[in-house]
This record gives sequence, structure tokens and C-alpha cells, in this order.
Amino acid sequence: MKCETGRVSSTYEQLALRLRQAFDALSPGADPVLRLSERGDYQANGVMALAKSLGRAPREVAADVVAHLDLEGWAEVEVAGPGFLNLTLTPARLAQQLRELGGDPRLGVEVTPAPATVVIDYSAPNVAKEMHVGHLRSTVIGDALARVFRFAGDEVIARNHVGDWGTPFGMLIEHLVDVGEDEAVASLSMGDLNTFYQAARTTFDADPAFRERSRERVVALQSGDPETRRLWRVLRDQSVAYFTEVYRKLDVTLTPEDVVGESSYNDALDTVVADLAAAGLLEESGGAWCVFPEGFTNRDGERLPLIIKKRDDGYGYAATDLAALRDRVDHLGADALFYVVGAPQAQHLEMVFAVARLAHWLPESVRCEHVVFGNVLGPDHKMLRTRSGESVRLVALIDEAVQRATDALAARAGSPEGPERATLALQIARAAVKYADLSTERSRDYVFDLDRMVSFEGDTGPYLQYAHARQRSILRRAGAQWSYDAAPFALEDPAERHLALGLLGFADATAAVRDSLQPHRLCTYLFDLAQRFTAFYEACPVLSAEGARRDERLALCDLSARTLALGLSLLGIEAPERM
RNA sequence: GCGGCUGUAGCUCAGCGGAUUAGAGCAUCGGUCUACGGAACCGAGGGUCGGGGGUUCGAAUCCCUCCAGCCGCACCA
Repeated sequence: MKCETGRVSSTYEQLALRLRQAFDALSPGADPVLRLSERGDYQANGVMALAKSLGRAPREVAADVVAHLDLEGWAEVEVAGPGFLNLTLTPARLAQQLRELGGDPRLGVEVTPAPATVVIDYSAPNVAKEMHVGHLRSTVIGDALARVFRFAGDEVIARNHVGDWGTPFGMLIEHLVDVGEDEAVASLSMGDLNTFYQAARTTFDADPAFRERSRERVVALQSGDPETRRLWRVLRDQSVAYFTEVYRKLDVTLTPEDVVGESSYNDALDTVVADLAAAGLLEESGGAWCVFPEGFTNRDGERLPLIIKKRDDGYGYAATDLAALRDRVDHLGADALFYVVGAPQAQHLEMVFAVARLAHWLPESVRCEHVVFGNVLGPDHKMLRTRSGESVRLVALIDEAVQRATDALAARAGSPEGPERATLALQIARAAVKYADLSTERSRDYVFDLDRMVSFEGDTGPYLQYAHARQRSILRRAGAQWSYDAAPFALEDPAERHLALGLLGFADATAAVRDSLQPHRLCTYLFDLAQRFTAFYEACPVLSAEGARRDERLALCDLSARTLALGLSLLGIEAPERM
């Protein structure tokens, strides 16, 4: 069956559709609660809840549902236990679904018929400051989400909300002037941002005259002094160029065009204040202009303000966030806003969203979510830091992973050498770091353990790459001497059938990521698929099989390899041909 | 004090729109195989799902409460 876009609709969706129709006949809107099963292929658990609401015996209701259920050509159904519906796909349908996947480069993932404009705010490093572990999760998770939504056909607008404004820039610009522009540019372009920033900071703390100059410089910056603005732009451009190098190293899709920093909204801040005032939402409190959305209190139980304009007439970051939100809704036409920002900002963002709703800047129709994530912990289960207590530079972290991957390759006979090994080591390192970050439930903290991450065994990125490389190896040997058309998909061996059922679930896994904004749903799926494949691989010789059975097994290899490669690519992970 | 997140096998983690015996990886122990890349596969041991209540025919999953850890709670972003 095809849907409107001409793409295959997932097997799960097709079954769910038919089940919903049967449930609707008894009670409109009742949820069949369909899921994968170890008993049949799928099981529907919704009968018991339905029976309760109807006040009838579950098995009786189950029989009623079955009577209304039309699974003709799709599956066999049986009632089990207290009222479970166990579904088993018919062999013909399973074969048909596999054939369709075989001819579909998207492996069953439909192009959304109604593309949405999805704005994803992620990464957000600070100008003239080093990128460190604190930026890892936002960058990796945000990029994975961007890839998944893009692939689904939505228009993704990445927004890298870099910190490029505020009082520190007086100090940074003065330091730039002191060391000389050429010197500063050389230092920054080498990625030596920590040294630059710390030197500025040190002088600022020690030298009152420097402090005074810095203060004056902030005023000049804010009032638009051309020379000051030029110097500021030098800092900004150098930093963005550096960030871009880091993104390239990580294979992250962010570009300089995605950088729309805090400074971009300066001109809109007055309007934010004026409009909030006009809406009667703005109150003066302690000399500052604030909005008090309901439901937020401080430690004394008093109303908690969102400070829009500070006592000193400066704007807080809340004003910037509100201006950015309005821009995304009004000018970019966002249907969805995702903020991939750490958990500590949860309350701040909640308040920003609440105020935006109050001001009618954020329509109900816009999906607006804070994509929270936990901390990266060290082996001591505390925030990951260097031995000297500083935050770990992102590039240092990748370099370390590359080193481990290089060692692992070197230890293995027959692995590629020279430049090829270097490329491979980088691909493995990215897979290790990204997969470890993406494969746990986002909101949890996780322990950063390079040894485990880079391992080729277990639930790791490199393991998935390896599984893919083995599949490709088989396919290379087979050459062009097989075809999907010749594969009957009889699936006589249970391992073949188990793998086939896994392959049908790819579209559902990507859909789950879009619904939950949890990339780990895709990770879990891919790891499960890789395990199904190895079980198949063990039980079913491929190249030595004969006739149609060989075509069938090669087709399963091909689908497995394509699914792993595509799935990994949606996570921002490459799938090399050989390892 | 208020709010949020987290607490599942020795370790690292899934599962948490309730449902048929709580899963996986690593580690440990025991097996298998001339192996299409053995960086493999099969099996075993190991869990009062933080504690205690409650709802339910049924709770790791929903509600209440307590404990522990992390984070946030007005002018830094």
C-alpha cells in the first residue's frame, strides 16, 4: 500500500491504522497500544484498557475487536492471555514490504507531505572563548536532530546563538588593541582562544586603568562607534572561523551562515520592551523592568521576575531571547522551535516561553520545546574537567579519541595505513564520541569513558561501523551477481525473519526521534538491528548459499548495510566501507 | 525553603502513553566453530527496578510520601 507521497508507509503504521479502525468500532478513539513483541511479530495491548472502560470481560472485548478487524493480506491475529492481540505478519506481506524497501533509497521513511519550518538552536559557543566539553552535547544532539528533520523533508533552520555581545567585549577589544591587531588575529586563528581570553581577564583584574578603558569601550561599542565596531567584528569573525574548523573536525553541519549571535537582536530590544509595555505586562521592580509570569517563585516564595531591562538600562539576556523567538516566529515562519540547551537553563527558558505566550508572540500552533540534556561527567562522576580543574577543550577531546582509534587500528593486522588510516581514525573517533553522547536518554548525565566509547565491542559507534563494514565486505565479494527481483524472501530461517522484521522498523525509529527529540531512540534501533544481523550472519551462510536463497540473503545484507549507513548518517556518523 | 532532573544486575545503560517470565552492553564463568572480516556466536550466574504507602485484576511504568545525588531560584550571559 502506498500513501499520498508515493512512499511506503511503515508496516507498523499500516497495522496500527487497521487496529484503530477496529477499536473505533467499539469505542471511538481507543488506543490499540501496538508494539513490537517477542510472542508474535507485534502485539496490541489496548484491549484490557478498553474492556475496563466498557465494563466488559477483556477476552470478550478482544473477540469483538477481532471480529471488526480487517487484516486481510497483512497479518494473522490471535487472542492470548487476558486479552492481548498477537499479530504475525503473513509471509507474503513480509516479502512484499521487503521488496518495497529494497527499491526505496529512503528505506521507508516518507517525505513529509506538509514540510514544517523547524528552527533548531544549538551549539552556541562564546566569541573569543574556547569551545569545551560544555558545548559538546548541544552541538552533537542539535546536529543529529537537524539531520533527522531535514531528511524527513522539513525545512531546518539552524541557529547558532553565539555569545557575541555584552560587557566582556570591552575588555576583549582593549586587549586586542594592546597586543596589536595582527598579533591578535594570528593568535585567534590558531585557535588559541583560551590564552587570549585569559590574558585579557588577567589584565582586567590587575589593572584599574585597563578596567576603565574597558568600560569606556563597552559604551563605544554599544553606541556604535565605527572603529570599535570594526575591532569587535575582527574578534567575532576570527572566532566564527575557528568554530567552523571545530565543526568540520566533528563533522557537524553548522556553517557561518547559521551563526546569528546575540548582537543580531540589538535593534529589536527596544521593540520588545515597548510591546511588552503596551501589552501591560511590564512592571518596574527594584529599578528593573520585569515581567512576572504566573507560577514562578523565588526562594522566599515571592513572584519571580523575568528581567527584561536592567536597573542600569542595559538589556538582560531574556530580552535577547525574546527578540530571537519573535524573529524566528515572525520572520522565519517557524512551525517548531527547539532549544538544545543545558538543563540549568530550564527555568529561564520556561519563563521566556511563558512570557512569549502572554505577549501572543508564540502561537499555540508552534511546537516549542527545550531539548534538555545532562552533564558530561568524568570518571569520578563529577563534571568532566582537566586535572588542573579547567574545562576540557573540545578539540583536545576529539584528538584524544583519534589517538585511541589510531592505536586500535595499528594493533590490528591488515588495517589501512598512512593517510587512509588517519581518515579512518577520525571517522571512528567521531563515531565513538557522538554515539556515546547520543545513545543515552538525553536528560541524564553520562560518564565520559573513552576506552568504552572507542571499543569495537558492545553498544558503541565503532561497533556499528564495524557491522556495516562486514556487510559491505560480503556485498563486495558478491559483486553484481544477484538481485532483489530474484529474492523470494521466503525467510525460512528464524534468524532471517527476525532480521527482516528489524529492517521494517527503520521508519518508525526515525519518526520516534522526531516525536520525542530523543536521538537515542535511533541508536537503540540501530544497535538492535546490528545484533539481529550478526545472529543472521552466524546462522545463514550468504555467499555459499545457492540459487534464490543466495539472492535473498544478499538482499538482507544489502538492506542491513543501507539501513545502518543511513541511520548512522542521521546521527552525524559516517559508515566507512572498510575498517 | 520552593522548583526541576536523576536513582533499574558488579560497572555503563535501555525499558517508564500499566500488561503475558524486568532487557542489553561490558566484566565474570562455561561452551561452540577450518571462521562469507573471530573485533564472532550460544549459554550461565547476577536485580526487594532508592525506601514506604496508594490506585489497579495487573505498577520499573500512574498518584502520595520519605531518602540520596546534581542543578536552578532578580539585573553575568
